[in-house]
Amino acid sequence: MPEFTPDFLAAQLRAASVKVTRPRLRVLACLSRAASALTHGELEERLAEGEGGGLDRVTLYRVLDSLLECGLAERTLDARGVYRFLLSSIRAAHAAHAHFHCQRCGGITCLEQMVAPVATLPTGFVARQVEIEVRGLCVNCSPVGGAAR
Amino acid sequence: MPEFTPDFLAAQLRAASVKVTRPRLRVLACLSRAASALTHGELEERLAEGEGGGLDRVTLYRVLDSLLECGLAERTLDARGVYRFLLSSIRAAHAAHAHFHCQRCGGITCLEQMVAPVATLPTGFVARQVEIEVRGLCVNCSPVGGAAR
DNA sequence: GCCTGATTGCAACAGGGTTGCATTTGCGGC
DNA sequence: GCCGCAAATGCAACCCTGTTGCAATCAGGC
Repeated sequence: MPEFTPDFLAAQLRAASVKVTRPRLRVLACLSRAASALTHGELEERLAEGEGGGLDRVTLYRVLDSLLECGLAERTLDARGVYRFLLSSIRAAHAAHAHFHCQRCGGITCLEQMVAPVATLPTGFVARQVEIEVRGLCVNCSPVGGAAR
Repeated sequence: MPEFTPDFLAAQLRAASVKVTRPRLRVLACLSRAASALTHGELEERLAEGEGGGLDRVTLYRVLDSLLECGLAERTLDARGVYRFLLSSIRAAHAAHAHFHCQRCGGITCLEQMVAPVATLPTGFVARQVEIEVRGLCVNCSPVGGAAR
């Protein structure tokens, strides 16, 4: 896990040939502090609370676009069809294994022991990610597991 | 594969304790003819072309809701975050293998040869579905594959 | 310190999906 | 076959997520 000092973040931006701007630093810092992938809305909220005040909606989208484009961040869809953003360095640690999506509470659990198989694709197709999603009920929500209802 | 005559479809609705209405029959028929999961927009188009004329946008959403609720249909998210609807009976045939989600056009392609592994879960967890999603660009959207741009 | 292209902020828009409400319709009971 | 009522339909209006156009501002190479 790298150090997420402002200087480190600025260096990351420079290394990615992207201009170092205050909004980008703030978004990076926010993402680096997040425990999990955040939606645009969640980021907007957190930025509004932090010092420096709110960030324009559209600017936030474009900052995120630039982070995606330079490879520092990635996005996935959550169960509602909303994009969630996270740092590539964090995501990398989750790429190899499967995830359990609880259909009741929406929680996500890592299944480290379930590893993604190699994709076998028809010619012309290009794979970027392979994701195994197991859906069902987690410990807390299954009648077997514990606190049902 | 069951017979998709109007009578059969009506019987399915009755069996699911749902009123038999013209919109529901038309939507069911359309879904039963579809080769793959359709978006709301695609369904709307097809219904507008068929005899009986267009169906109200909202009505279509509510018809789909009722089909979801009674278990006749299911929905999944495509790579763009748009819902795609399909008959449960058809979906069952796709449960075992992986699917390719094109990140550009949202299209879904079956990867029959990629089979879902058995889920190994922590105790207390209950699995209902295991889904392997390969994301990337399909033949039509990848620069390698064909009609790029 | 200056210049220029990239970035920001604002306004307006687009698509997918939902809600409220009046009207119509399926269908069980008579 | 007719009646009544809950369920379903259609229309209008709305919300949320994400995008586009454009003028003003700023980063950073010179």
